[in-house]
Formats: sequence, C-alpha cells, structure tokens
Amino acid sequence: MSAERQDLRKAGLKVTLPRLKVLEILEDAELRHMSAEDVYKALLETGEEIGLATVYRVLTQFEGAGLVSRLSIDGGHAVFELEDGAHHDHLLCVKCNQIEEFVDEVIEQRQRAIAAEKGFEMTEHSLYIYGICKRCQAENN
Amino acid sequence: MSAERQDLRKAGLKVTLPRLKVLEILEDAELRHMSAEDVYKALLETGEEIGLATVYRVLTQFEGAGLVSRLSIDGGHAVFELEDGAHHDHLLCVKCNQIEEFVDEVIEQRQRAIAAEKGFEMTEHSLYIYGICKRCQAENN
DNA sequence: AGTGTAAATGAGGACGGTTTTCATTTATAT
DNA sequence: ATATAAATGAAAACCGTCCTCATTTACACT
Ligand SMILES: [Mn+2]
Ligand SMILES: [Mn+2]
Ligand SMILES: [Zn+2]
Ligand SMILES: [Zn+2]
Repeated sequence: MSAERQDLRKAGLKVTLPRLKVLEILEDAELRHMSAEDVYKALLETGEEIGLATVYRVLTQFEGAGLVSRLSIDGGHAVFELEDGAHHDHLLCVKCNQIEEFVDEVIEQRQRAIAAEKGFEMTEHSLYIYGICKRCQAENN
Repeated sequence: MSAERQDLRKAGLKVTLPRLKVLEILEDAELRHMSAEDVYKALLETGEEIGLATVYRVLTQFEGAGLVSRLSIDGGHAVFELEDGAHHDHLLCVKCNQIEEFVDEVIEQRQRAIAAEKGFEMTEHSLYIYGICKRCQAENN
C-alpha cells in the first residue's frame, strides 16, 4: 500500500482516485505553493479528468484533515501547500508571484505578547511580506 | 467650507454628494473599520440613496487619494478605515469580528530584516492576529 | 446666473474564485 | 457479490467587487 493511501486512511478519508492524484500532484510538484487552478491544470497534464469542483473539495478536506494548509493571499485566490507541521510565514514577490518562506521566533513571540496585552486568546495569525524578489529586481531594474 | 469639502479638494476629487456622505459616515461611525456594505447600509439609514457601486468606487478613490486604507481580511470582504498616517496592524476577534489595532516596532524591524536577508525590496506587509477577544471569552466561556 | 464639458452616478449586468446541487458512480463493510 | 454511504462531475449558484452605459452633476468660463 502506497504512502499516499496510508496518509488518506489516517486522515479518515476514503481512498479515491481524485484524492490520490491531488496528493501526488502536491508531493511531486516543483512549486510548493499551488492554487486550486494550478492543481487542476497539473492533473489535466497528467491525463487525469478530475473536475475543478472536486479539486476544491479535496483541498478543503485535506485542509480539514491537516494534510495541507491554505494561504489567503491579499485580494486574490487561495494557495495550498503540503502541511509539514512546522509553522512558517511568507514573502511574496508582487512581480513574479514567487513565494518564499521564513520563520522568525522574535516575531512569533511578540505576537503572543501583543495578544496577551490585549486580552486576546490567540488562535492563529497571518503574516505576509510583499515585495520584489532578488531576481525580479535584477531583471526589471 | 466644511473640512470634508477641503479634504476632497486636496485629494483632487470633485466635491460630490456621495463622496461627502461617505466621508461623513467614515468620520462619524462608531466603528472605525467598515466594509463597503457597512458604509452602504449606514448611508441608507441616514436616508441617502447612494448605490453600492458608487460606494465601492468612492472608497477605492479614497484609497488612491490616501484618505482611507483597505484591509484584506482572511478570505472575506475588504474593510476600510480612515487613514491617519501612522501604520498599524490588527487583532481580529473570530467570534464578534471586533477589530483592535496595535503597533510593534520590534515586529516592524524584524520584517525589514527578513526582507533584506532574502534580498526582497519590501513594498508592504500584512499582519493579522486572530483570536477571541476579552469580552467574548467572558461571555461565551 | 447661464452654458459647455468632462467627470460622476445609478442600475444592472459581468466577473472570478469558490461552493453547492443533484444525478450518477465508486469505495468499503458485510 | 451486495448494500449503502460517501464521493464525483457538470452545471448552476454564490458573493464580493467591478464595469458598462445612459443620465445627471460639478465646475470652469463666460
Ligand atoms: Mn509555505
Ligand atoms: Mn485599523
Ligand atoms: Zn519576483
Ligand atoms: Zn469578540
């Protein structure tokens, strides 16, 4: 039994072809961060005829099961990535849409402190740094 | 000439009734953070028959003119607030949708440092802390 | 004040990403 | 194998936001 089948079973999800294929796409993709549309197109390229609605459904279920996490990018569409258990935040290039990741314990700590100061019971946070990546600076000058 | 008229003139915008009324709503509202729909409903309550499309247009123009700023809340609709020149970030209650503001220089600094480390030319950032506010903790236990 | 002109408005439709509906197919327990 | 609940695909619905275009309005110049 493949690792993907086990992952789905553990997540309490029936092992179906769409779920297996979506999981494979996410694992094999060169891009770590993919929109539902990206996943859908990648499926078409491998010859799988899976509907876009199913892709959305499966990704949402995967999120619920903790297999993937969803980024809500400023004003646009959602982006999904395989969940690896370790929290991180994102840098987004506004020119080429490339996404980089980072972790900063100082920021994490300050966030907890701010929530505490305000009497908030923090459930999560979302931090995006927007800018122009190194490559786009060089190219576009 | 009212302060609002001057503000509009300074922003290079013709002084029209919809723009004056939207500005008044934002200035007089008990809530500092309002969606386009909120503004639209507030206008209806004061008896002004201003179309929702116009509200969106005016808010977008105000944003362009630096009179208001727009928050893009996780997965939902945009929220607008009067621009006061000083950057700040937000805490959002996931129960009652109340919004609080904060400024943290340590976080601001770390963000700049991270962008620099990655070779990014930072243009902006968005930081939201989600949680349960003090009041909702007390009520909902 | 009256007039011309460009800009702004309102109504309704378009739009894009996402979700829902419902008839059909499929996975899994027995 | 069979039964049954769950999953799927196609198409339509949804929702916040933006656009189109005919009409109205603000403002500059008499
Ligand atoms: Mn990531
Ligand atoms: Mn604010
Ligand atoms: Zn780039
Ligand atoms: Zn609350």
